[in-house]
Amino acid sequence: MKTKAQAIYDALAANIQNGTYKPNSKLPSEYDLIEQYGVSRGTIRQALEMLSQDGYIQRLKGKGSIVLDIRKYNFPVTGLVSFKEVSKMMHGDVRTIVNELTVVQPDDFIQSQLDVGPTDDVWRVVRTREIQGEKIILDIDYFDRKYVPFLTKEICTDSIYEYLENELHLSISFAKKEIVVESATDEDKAALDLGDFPYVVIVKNHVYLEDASLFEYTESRHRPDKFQFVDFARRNHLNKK
Amino acid sequence: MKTKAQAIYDALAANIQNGTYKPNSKLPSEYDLIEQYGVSRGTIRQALEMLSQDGYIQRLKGKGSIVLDIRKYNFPVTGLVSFKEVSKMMHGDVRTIVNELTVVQPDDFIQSQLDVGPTDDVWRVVRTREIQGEKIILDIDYFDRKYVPFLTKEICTDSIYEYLENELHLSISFAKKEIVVESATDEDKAALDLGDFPYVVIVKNHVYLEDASLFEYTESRHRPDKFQFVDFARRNHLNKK
DNA sequence: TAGTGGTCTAGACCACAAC
DNA sequence: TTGTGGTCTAGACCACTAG
Repeated sequence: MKTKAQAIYDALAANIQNGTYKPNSKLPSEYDLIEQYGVSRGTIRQALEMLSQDGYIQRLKGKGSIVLDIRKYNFPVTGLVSFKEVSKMMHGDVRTIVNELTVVQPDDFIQSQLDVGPTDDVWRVVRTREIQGEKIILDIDYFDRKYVPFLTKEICTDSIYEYLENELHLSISFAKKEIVVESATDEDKAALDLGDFPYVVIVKNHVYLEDASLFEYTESRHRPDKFQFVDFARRNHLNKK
Repeated sequence: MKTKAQAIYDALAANIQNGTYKPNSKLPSEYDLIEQYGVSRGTIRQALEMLSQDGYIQRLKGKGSIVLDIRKYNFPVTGLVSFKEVSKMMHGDVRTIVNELTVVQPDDFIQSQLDVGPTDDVWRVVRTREIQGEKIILDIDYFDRKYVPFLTKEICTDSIYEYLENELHLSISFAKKEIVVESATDEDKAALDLGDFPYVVIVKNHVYLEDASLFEYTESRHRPDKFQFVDFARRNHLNKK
């Protein structure tokens, strides 16, 4: 069951995306929205706060909420999005090839990244992402088997995240994300169409569940010329010192 | 004047950072905090929500708020942070060299990026960032002169953002951020100690003020081996479709 | 002055976790 | 059963914007 605030968020976001509310125009005032949706002010404000966080609107004291031009950043790879979710937004054919699907004993590096012991079982999943016929991305995932007991090649070809959320009902909550550039390994060179690029751009993720337990470490290794990361950032409590 | 919620956020964040509240332990419950700070539940919840957004805590229904291990991601370059703010967190000497400070008529590219006409004045600021004796980052900034009428070499050497916020009282609010890899230009090669790297990692930013007006376009061009971007991301309304 | 969003309060009911 | 966070309500006062 969706909350009232979430339903209002969805309705307003849809109206911004389909052009009912145009960029640089104003949203109805909070008191207008209260009448329109028949809820209290707190509920309206919760929905508006979510829209603000996601870059849909800017709220101005004394004036109102104005609609931002969301088309200007049309590929938000921000936050936690699976490759399937991203590829749906892209046109052009994308294909996933599963190179490896094994249960391994973690080496020292994986033990430290995934916070497991040497005798714990860990899934290692290696997948190549092919975009318009070129092998562009090499995804290497490690899952703590304590949380993901079972995996198949079919699941990995489709979408692991969809399986985890819809079948296992794991609730993915947050991640620590790091982007660096490193020399391509032999594995990169073998699996990707790197051409002359001696480097790969790596997005490293530590992914946590709702109860703050670490369940996945993943490296997404990209051919540099095709790499793009887009983000919407608000100046927040942290950088305000 | 700080709000009550912001003051409580600051106090709790400080206590998490100095170890009074340890990672994986629980914060006092909302009702405890109500008594402790003598405020209403809404105010406490606003502070806890900010802590959650910034990766300090994870809130669990029926249990409480547990403290996350913030040391695990000790260099959050997330959001909107100036080079001076970042370099303060780093040890090791950092130095800024101002290569260029001019008012220019924007070319087509800058006109489109900064949303100005061909006759509008635009500041062009080019700065090299030297870290431990090596020229690692080339920052190229364009400011709409409508918002920034006056700039000096001293301001650019110190911190433009500090000047904008403290002297001009401009309120920087949000940015659209993009990270890509491109071939190094002649300007990159001349200004940076690139060694054999034929590429640079570029962080492109469109920066907006509180009233949603675009006032700055900036490119931060990094030597690949020294580039690092760290982020804390929550799975949010957007990626939940 | 009227309208807007920002902050804060007090109270209610719910779902979930732990005992 | 008790305590926790999640949602929602109704009302108040404030600061800022605009006419």
